[in-house]
Amino acid sequence: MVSAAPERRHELLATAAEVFAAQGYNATTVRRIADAAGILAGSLYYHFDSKESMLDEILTGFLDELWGRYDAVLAAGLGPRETIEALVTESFREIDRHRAAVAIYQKESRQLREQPRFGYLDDSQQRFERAWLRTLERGVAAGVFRADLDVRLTYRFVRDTVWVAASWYRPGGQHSPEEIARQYLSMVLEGVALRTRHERRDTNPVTRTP
Amino acid sequence: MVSAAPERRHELLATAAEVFAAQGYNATTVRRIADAAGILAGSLYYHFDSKESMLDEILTGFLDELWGRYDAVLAAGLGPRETIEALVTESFREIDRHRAAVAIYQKESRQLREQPRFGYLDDSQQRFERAWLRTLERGVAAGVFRADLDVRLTYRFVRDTVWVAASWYRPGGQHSPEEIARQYLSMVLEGVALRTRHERRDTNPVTRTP
DNA sequence: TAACCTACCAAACACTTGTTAGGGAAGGAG
DNA sequence: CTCCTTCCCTAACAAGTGTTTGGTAGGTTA
Repeated sequence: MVSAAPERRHELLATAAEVFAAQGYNATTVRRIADAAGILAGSLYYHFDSKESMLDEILTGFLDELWGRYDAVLAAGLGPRETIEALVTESFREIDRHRAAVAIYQKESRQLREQPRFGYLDDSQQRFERAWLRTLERGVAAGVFRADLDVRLTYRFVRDTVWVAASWYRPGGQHSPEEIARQYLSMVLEGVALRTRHERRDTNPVTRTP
Repeated sequence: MVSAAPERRHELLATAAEVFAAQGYNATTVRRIADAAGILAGSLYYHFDSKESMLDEILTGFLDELWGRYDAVLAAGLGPRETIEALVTESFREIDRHRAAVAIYQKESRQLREQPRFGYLDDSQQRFERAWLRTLERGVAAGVFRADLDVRLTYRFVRDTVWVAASWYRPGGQHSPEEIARQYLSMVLEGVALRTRHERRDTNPVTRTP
């Protein structure tokens, strides 16, 4: 294993992520990854010291980038509705960029979480939950979101609707990430039922808690 | 392997489903299943002829029951909105009853679909998609659902939001399946954004295509 | 030229995997 | 009692698993 020459590492990680996402982590053999990369299984161990560390590197790379964008949104001081819109849009952009990593995270994180090595998945999920819950509660208090819904249920609802998209989304499809985000947000916020009369909606909260 | 005495089979399938759901199918060893059942690995092969056939039986059992309920709903001649509501409610009831099987289906069906043995997963998914798409289009034509949304995107949206609930739902929690279905439907249909003024909504479509 | 580094191969290692074969204990049926 | 069925155990098998070790072709540096 070597630390320099990060380009080849990156290539191999990309193909590994692709195979992991398609077959599942446990069902993927290192020989299968090596095949996809055009080398032999043992050669992978020149670059990485275990199959698990490949997975680790894929997930941390994804989460680091995601949190970079999330933190920027959360620090921007937007209103609740705008924060949700920005978070969802960033999420779909992340699915567009790191589809394989997102699919792996979606599929394996629940089991990996129990291993100490992947404890950061738990931390990330809790930060994630706090950020969303706080935003939703802020929106309820400001009168932007409905108060008659279980906030935690709403959180899971919004979170899941966003991330499961990684299971069917294919980059280069007919809809851009931004367009998908727009339609998803429209469904989540306004609902799929038709309004009897089109209604004005102000983006500024009616009341504001300081 | 024996065909009679279906009670023990059923017990073993239930524990197998639980382990499959928790660890993933490929990551689950037959020894792990046997441990959970309190017997040894080889003894499982008195009841079943392979690990794969256990999975098969779990999934077909789940799908058969699900389609029994779905067909009843689809044959009831309900309006589009009521059909969606009934389908979603039945889905959450199914998650309540067969949580493990649903979780397995959710996690493994995409990979299993490619094997000929599990081709029925494809058929089921296509029936599923047709039923939902038809109902949504019927609703759009009747003026019950919004016409400005991509119907296929809406379908995936509704489908995913329902079934991913299997990944966090635990029977005996504080919300009943019906209550979760009610809140989910409220979010999907009306949206999480607050209406500026509460609006009357008639359950009967404004216009009706015969 | 000589020494060195990078990226790989070839071959094996210890271990786990799903599965099978043969046997045996318990209990009901005749 | 004997026979038979049910349900499980013991012990092993072959194939596949992640990983290691030693070697080597080709380029770069001195």
